[in-house]
Amino acid sequence: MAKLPSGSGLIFKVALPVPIYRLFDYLAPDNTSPHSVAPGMRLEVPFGKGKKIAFLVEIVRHSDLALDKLKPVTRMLDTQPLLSAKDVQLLRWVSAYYHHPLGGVISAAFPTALRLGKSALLPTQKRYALTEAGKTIDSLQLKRAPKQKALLELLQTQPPLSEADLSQGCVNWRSTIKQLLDKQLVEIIYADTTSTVTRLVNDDALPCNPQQQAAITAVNDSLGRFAVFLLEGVTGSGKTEVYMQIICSVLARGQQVLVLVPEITLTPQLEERFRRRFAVNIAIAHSRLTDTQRQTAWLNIRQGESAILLGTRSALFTPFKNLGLIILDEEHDSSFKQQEGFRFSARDVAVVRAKMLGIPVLLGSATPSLESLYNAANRRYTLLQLPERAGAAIAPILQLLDIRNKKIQEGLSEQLLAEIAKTLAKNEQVLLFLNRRGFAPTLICHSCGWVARCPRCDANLIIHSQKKQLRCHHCAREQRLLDQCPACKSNELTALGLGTERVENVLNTLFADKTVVRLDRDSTQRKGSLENYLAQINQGQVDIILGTQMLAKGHHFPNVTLVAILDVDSGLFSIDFHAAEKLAQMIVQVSGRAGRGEKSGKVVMQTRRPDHPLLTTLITEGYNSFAMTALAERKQALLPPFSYQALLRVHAADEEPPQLFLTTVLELAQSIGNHSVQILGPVAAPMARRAGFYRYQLLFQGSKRRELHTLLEALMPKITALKLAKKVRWSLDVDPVDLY
DNA sequence: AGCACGCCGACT
DNA sequence: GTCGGCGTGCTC
Repeated sequence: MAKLPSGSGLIFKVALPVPIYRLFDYLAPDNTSPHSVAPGMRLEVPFGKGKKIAFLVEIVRHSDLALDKLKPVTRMLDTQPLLSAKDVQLLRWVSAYYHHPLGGVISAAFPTALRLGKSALLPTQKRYALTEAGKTIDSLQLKRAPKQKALLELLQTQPPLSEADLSQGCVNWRSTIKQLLDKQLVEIIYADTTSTVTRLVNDDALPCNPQQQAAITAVNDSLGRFAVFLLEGVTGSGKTEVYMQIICSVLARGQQVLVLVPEITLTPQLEERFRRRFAVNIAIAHSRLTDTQRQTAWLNIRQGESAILLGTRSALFTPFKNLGLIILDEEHDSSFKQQEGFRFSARDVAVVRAKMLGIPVLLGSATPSLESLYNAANRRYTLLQLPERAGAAIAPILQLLDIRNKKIQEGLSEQLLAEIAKTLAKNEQVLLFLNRRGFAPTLICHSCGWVARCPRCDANLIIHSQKKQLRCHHCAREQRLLDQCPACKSNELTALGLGTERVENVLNTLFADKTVVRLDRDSTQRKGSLENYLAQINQGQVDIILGTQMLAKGHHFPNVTLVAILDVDSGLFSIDFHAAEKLAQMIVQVSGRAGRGEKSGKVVMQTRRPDHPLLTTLITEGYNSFAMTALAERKQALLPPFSYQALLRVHAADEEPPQLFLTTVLELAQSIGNHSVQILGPVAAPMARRAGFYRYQLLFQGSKRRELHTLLEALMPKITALKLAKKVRWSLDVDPVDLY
């Protein structure tokens, strides 16, 4: 008879950061009381050969495995759970919905150091305070030591300051404070986690128009219960002011706010406005911070030290002490969908999180996604509209420029050149948008027709003339620019098509006395260079701004009065059904850059399809009419949001295994048999070869979300068990936003 | 994901 | 005769 295991008799079900879809059972440490442990704690367990950091998910009394098969937990790492029960519930829901292993999902919620098992204590709250002598001394006694005098005066007007506070306000404060310490005018105090008293500064709240006020009231009235609001407001309609006044109400209730933005580059301007407005700690979370910075933000939010968390997609899972509102700005932006690994939608999960917590979510956009507009039409979301531009700003005029049979110089028609000249003559700025970087997208031999192709992708190499390179935009391929055709040895190689570099060159020639700035991934690679350019633009040192997609997002150029989209047609023809929506959003977003000040703006779109219904509807009737038309088309074709999709992608170095894998999966799915779910494929991915891999996909589509997920739930374990599954790289993308 | 076990080719 | 290739299977 085997000896009964000693200890508490409790079993821990834990999630491990491995790609395995199940939990593992361990024996709880001896003398574990059920009241001293809780899901959300980290612990160390023996796993295989080594040890791993695991996350406690469930505490139970029985295991399906024999007790002597279970290993004991090595040690507990936390005395308090780092995640609340609600957090764990959310992560479990996310794991099930996206069919991603729970350990991986939980890992994504933790900063690196905590994931690896480091201590979860904030660095000691060391603060500098005045001694009694320091409080009573006349600072003039230090007039021969001006730095000490200044610092002393600072402390006389402020509560005790932390090192972070001092670093913000002064340079080289360490030696100065040391002298004050020596004089016993200042002492160090170790404060407990002193919850900062929320001192709200709302004096500079801007006056609101009735629509803004209605939006603020609607959200304020629903604080403390679940509701989703879609705030639709064009650029300049004062969305941020609405956000800030609602945030103010949430803070006044003693609750925290999570603000998500799609891009890192959008955090500084919002952070700046928040800091000017709210005297609370604001935490920032995005991928360009150091691990330490991210961990500090994470812990500050968890402990309630910070009241606002401003971050990108990955900040969504941060545990809050008392979350009262989630704001997700630019909700239509596809960066809210993670595109690799754990493919979750921050927008959709934000709604689920809010529902679990019983709090409102505010989704904001000038160009809401079709899904959200559909939800608003269904009354699942409350639509709040801000139809006017706040203040004196005037909406721009949109205009199609038919360039069929027109003389074109490097992508610029004569009419457009005239518009540019006219605008520059008024000392106003011009913004040109071309969503293709590099010099030209094709290098072709005029003599024999040879085209420079990427050897590892189904794509052409792009000419980058400044670096004298040919580059593939889909893999890391880079080679020297050729001057002789490798096929026929002629010197007739020609650049075909248009990229930002090429347009920059022609602008520099045609407007030689003007300053042109090109903003694309290549010109802004150096850290801080984008900020530099933006500053130059806003100081009026730049006349013409030329750039790619990155111009469409958030940046304000008050003196720009002419915006031109050089090639709007390239977005009109795509196999992905999301393309029309994305193009319309892009057009409206780029338009939003024009005429923000008191000057009216003009948006010119060069097209060879001036009758295209997408363009005409958008221009004559506006984004919402376009959206209703597009939704009607989706309904007709039973595409999302009128159906639900999941895309199984697979790639491998050889061509056959992916096909064989998907054929097998198809058979498995058919054997499960659920006729309400259509399965389309297997088919080659739109770019069948990329970075040397052959790519194939299988699309699942169902009219009922529940049916689709029932099938996927049954299917996933069978896929995982396939031997073939280990020979290929595969992933499931639930609610895919791009089908590439 | 790691890591070991296991069964077939070129080396001291 | 052995070292080591990566296919296969397992981890509470």
